[in-house]
Amino acid sequence: MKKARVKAVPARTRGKRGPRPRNSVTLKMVAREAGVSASTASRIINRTVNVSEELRLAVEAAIAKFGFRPNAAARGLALGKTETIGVISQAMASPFYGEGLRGIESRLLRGGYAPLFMSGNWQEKEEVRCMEELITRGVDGIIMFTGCMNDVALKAYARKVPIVVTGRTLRARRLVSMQVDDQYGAMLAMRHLLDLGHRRIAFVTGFENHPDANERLVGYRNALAAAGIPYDPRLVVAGDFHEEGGMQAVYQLMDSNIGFTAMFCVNDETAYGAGLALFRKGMRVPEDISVVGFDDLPASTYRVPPLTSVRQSVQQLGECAAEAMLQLLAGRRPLIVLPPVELVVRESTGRAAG
Amino acid sequence: MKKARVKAVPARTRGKRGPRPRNSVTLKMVAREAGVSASTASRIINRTVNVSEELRLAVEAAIAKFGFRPNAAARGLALGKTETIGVISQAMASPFYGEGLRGIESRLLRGGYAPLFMSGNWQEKEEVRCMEELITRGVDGIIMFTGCMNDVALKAYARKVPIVVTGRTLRARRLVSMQVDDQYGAMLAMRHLLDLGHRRIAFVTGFENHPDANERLVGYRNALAAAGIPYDPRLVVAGDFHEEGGMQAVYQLMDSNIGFTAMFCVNDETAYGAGLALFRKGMRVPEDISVVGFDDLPASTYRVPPLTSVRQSVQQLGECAAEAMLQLLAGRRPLIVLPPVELVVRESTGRAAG
DNA sequence: CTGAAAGCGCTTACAG
DNA sequence: CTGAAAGCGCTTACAG
Repeated sequence: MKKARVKAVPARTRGKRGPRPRNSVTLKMVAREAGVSASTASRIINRTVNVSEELRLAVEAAIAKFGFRPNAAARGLALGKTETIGVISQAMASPFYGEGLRGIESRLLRGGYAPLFMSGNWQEKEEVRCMEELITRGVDGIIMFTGCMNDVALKAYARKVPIVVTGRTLRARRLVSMQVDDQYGAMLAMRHLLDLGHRRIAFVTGFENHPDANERLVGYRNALAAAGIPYDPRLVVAGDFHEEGGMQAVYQLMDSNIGFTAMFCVNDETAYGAGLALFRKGMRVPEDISVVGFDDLPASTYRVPPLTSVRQSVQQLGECAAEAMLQLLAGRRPLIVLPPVELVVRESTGRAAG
Repeated sequence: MKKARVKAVPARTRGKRGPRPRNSVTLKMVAREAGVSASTASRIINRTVNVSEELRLAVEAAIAKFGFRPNAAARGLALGKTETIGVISQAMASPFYGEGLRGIESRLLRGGYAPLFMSGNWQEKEEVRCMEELITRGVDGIIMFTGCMNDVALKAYARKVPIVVTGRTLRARRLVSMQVDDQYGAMLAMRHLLDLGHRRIAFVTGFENHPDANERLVGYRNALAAAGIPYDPRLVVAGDFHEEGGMQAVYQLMDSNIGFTAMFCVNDETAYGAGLALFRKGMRVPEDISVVGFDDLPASTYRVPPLTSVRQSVQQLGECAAEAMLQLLAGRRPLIVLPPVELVVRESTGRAAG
């Protein structure tokens, strides 16, 4: 009945028909060496069942002898999953994202998954390209480490693959979102400035309509209101989350001759740019103008002068996102609490000059 | 003869025995829809052969209709390659590596490969872990974006998988190395300082025995020699490639009371730290001390004051590394020329005070 | 040009 | 506890 199968004979020593040759050690070879079947070897490797101690030892010896590593593609095909998580960020080169990716990587690896990073470069179209590419590659889930893709599209993708997204709040099946408390962070920054006697405080925002920027602006306004200081829209200028935006903002502020003694920047990078522009204009920080950032990037500690900033541990945010993904994949509804934001006071802020 | 095969009947509508169900669209479904065999559909998709226009259209329509994406694991298994390249760097969060990874990513993606990033965190042991993990995942090649693993180990890995490594020079089969001209870069930096009248120039190095640091030190010494200035070992202090090392170096230099009017730092991050330490000590840059870095990270433009640095486009270095890998995989011996290093003069350097 | 079949290397339901 | 067999979804040598 089984006569057509001559597998026992060294089947592909000379290429029958089949495929191109491989060089790697296979499970079957290991099994043969250990004197067990491939099934058993597989089960031992995956700790999928209890076997007698001697078999386990034999298999382990064979594995060591051949330096066997299970073929990931074959496992992926058989199991229907790749143990790989796609991670979309905006720019790996940015200090902000770099920190976060590091957190994601370390948590994922500990959980037995590997991250597949791609960057969207702040463009919705690119993000879509990343999504498609990652899904095609068969990732088991996707972490979107902030992004500009619209909520609807994101929810649609969540139907194909589990998603965790940071920087926005969104509810959907197989989708978990997490957002740091931007408003509260902004309040902390403003309260600090207010306590130092500042009354004319500028705010440099990010791209318009970016959720983080919006939230921080709300915090800015609320703090002002709480202090009984009228909101002056001329003190709010647009930036771009980067140094360049911070520089331009300062120039615009100084050119339009609105008095101000402090500035709260939507993020640290913006504050760096503002710092340079202030320097060029001959203003001293903090003697003439106090500056506060947001994110507390590692580099902020080494700025001249060191930057006061609202700390949100981007690395921890990354870890939390990865943790959420792991739970999602395990079929649990993730319950993640983000570490609270806090203010780190350094030397870029001082008492109001005026 | 073939009676045991009842494939024509909807084989797995109710789970026979076999595996867990899948939901995705398969090639076979597409083929059936288009009225061709899976073989033909495969060939059309992979442009592996010419087929009649109508069949192509039919298949394309079916693909579009079902939203078919080839299963990456299955392709990988059949083809014996994953179209994924492992990338080992030291720390994604670092601005230096971030830049480079970005270059790698963009070039690889254009070439049809996706990068799988891992970071070694400056530890040989971790790098080995990354290597193992990547090989296990079946990457088609590995780019080591500088690393501390010893040459011998690296060569050994090159026998299992094609490797391109930056930051050192090494010859082996299936291994290509590329190194920027550190000596020349250091010469440029020193010549600039020398031209400004500096005679007492400190050098802050990196980890001891790191190839980049060594090369730059050689450049430093050669430049001194060429200018007829005796080498003073007390002016050379150890750093760690990070801000902290730069700070400590300045403290050490000032405490030991060796006179100096300029410092050349092994990289920009070191220069940032030095800048802060100088600030704390009440020294002005460049009025009292001139500072030059190496790498010209994007952030250097926005330092206060903007940093003079030796520019090596890390992003381009990344692109070159990826390009080399692509050629290696195509079976060609890569011939890559790195963009030359150049000095970017900004405001952290000025005429010697003394 | 096109299809049937074998094979990639693993996992697991089934049957001892 | 263990093995034989089927199946994951694709590619390609072989044979028209």
